[in-house]
Amino acid sequence: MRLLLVDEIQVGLPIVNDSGGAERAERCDAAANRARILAVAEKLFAARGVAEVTMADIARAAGVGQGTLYRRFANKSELSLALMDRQFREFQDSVMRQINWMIGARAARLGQLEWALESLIGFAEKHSALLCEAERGGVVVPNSGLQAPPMMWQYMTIRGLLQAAVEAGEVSREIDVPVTADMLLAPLHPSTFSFYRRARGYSIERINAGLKRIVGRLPR
Amino acid sequence: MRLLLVDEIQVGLPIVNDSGGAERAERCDAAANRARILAVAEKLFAARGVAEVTMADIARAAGVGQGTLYRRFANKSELSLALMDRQFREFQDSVMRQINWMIGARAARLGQLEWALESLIGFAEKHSALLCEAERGGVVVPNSGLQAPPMMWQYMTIRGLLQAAVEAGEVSREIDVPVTADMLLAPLHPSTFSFYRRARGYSIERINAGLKRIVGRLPR
DNA sequence: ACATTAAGTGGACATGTGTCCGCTTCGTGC
DNA sequence: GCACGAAGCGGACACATGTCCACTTAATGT
Repeated sequence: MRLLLVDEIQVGLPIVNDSGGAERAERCDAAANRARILAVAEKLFAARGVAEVTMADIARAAGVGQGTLYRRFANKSELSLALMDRQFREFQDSVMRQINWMIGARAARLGQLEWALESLIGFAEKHSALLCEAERGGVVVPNSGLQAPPMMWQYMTIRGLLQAAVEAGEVSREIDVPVTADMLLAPLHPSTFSFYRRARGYSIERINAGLKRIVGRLPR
Repeated sequence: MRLLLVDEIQVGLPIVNDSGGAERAERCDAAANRARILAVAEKLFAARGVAEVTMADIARAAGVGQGTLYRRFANKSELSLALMDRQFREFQDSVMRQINWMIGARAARLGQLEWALESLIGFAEKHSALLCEAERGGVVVPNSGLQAPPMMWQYMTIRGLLQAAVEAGEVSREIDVPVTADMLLAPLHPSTFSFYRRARGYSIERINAGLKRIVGRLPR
């Protein structure tokens, strides 16, 4: 997670968890195991679907004990998050770059917000299975997934853009920025989004248009 | 679930599951067990919190086998739903009555919609623990809770009011009514709402004001 | 090289959900 | 009253998550 300060907008998240430096490096056999686990998990998920693969399956297929598996990834949610990590970073980068470009082009703040939401929809669609698992959190601490870095980054980004729109005078100052940002993002929570797609049968386009309309109506 | 047709608005849900009449009535020992289970569950939930009570606990405390418990309620989600049943019906009634009254008083459709959302927020707050459990669905079929009657009723109600607002000319015909209704309701999904209250620390009033602002901006 | 030690390992175990199935009991028709 | 069949019963069982802990091993200092 990076902190990006462009113009007066603050988007993304400050670095915090990045080991104060006092921690010993991961042992190399451990690193090898981690890599093997991730590779095996990816294969199994692809072959049988995220929901149909158990932690025990993964441990067995990776040739490690369950204790080892759980030492690396506290639960399937964390493992899913780790599997998405690279792609999510690339996604983050591309969003940031695009926003920067739009700022340079003096695009309207609300236009940037709309574009960002559309991108998030794309990401939610592409990774819905893993994101659903990640959102769930562990069985012991359910629904902790909304606190995970990717979700928080999404929130900080949308909130930052909305705040910028307010400061640019495109949206009334009376608006409750944090709350509104959460509400714009609520339909994109993995399980909710998945419900729209599967149970309701909404197309990506309909979802995007619906959200866009709400955003488009925010200005006074 | 009732079907209520007032004016040209259709709110609520048609009766469908109500046993075509061919089914044999529940045996009275079974009915007694069901009642005992519900009473015991209510007591345990109140004493230790919904999340801290297991199905095995309930079976033991009710003096029945687990098989019996699961025969009555397929999972904790269903049990939670059953516990709310009475209160939810009363809530439904009061909402319907109020809407009827507002229609009589020729209140604006959007005003009715705002009022309904505020009521739903109140209900979500009061029963958040049970609703979260209900939303989750079983472990085997996760997130099936949004398909449960109470959630569906909420959706049909909000959608009906929004549709009425469109037909009354208060909101543009271009709007995608089903999608927008879902999006207005997304922040009230039990787990999302609970996240706002606990993790974000939003007050009821802020949530209500935020939603209200979005609804208030829908008109052309 | 070798001792030291924190990190790593793996499988047994504890707990929770949900299913299965042989036995029991209620309600009905005679 | 009685027999009979379906509904009900309950506990053993299958399977998943996540913890624990006695043993092993890789890295570091001398």
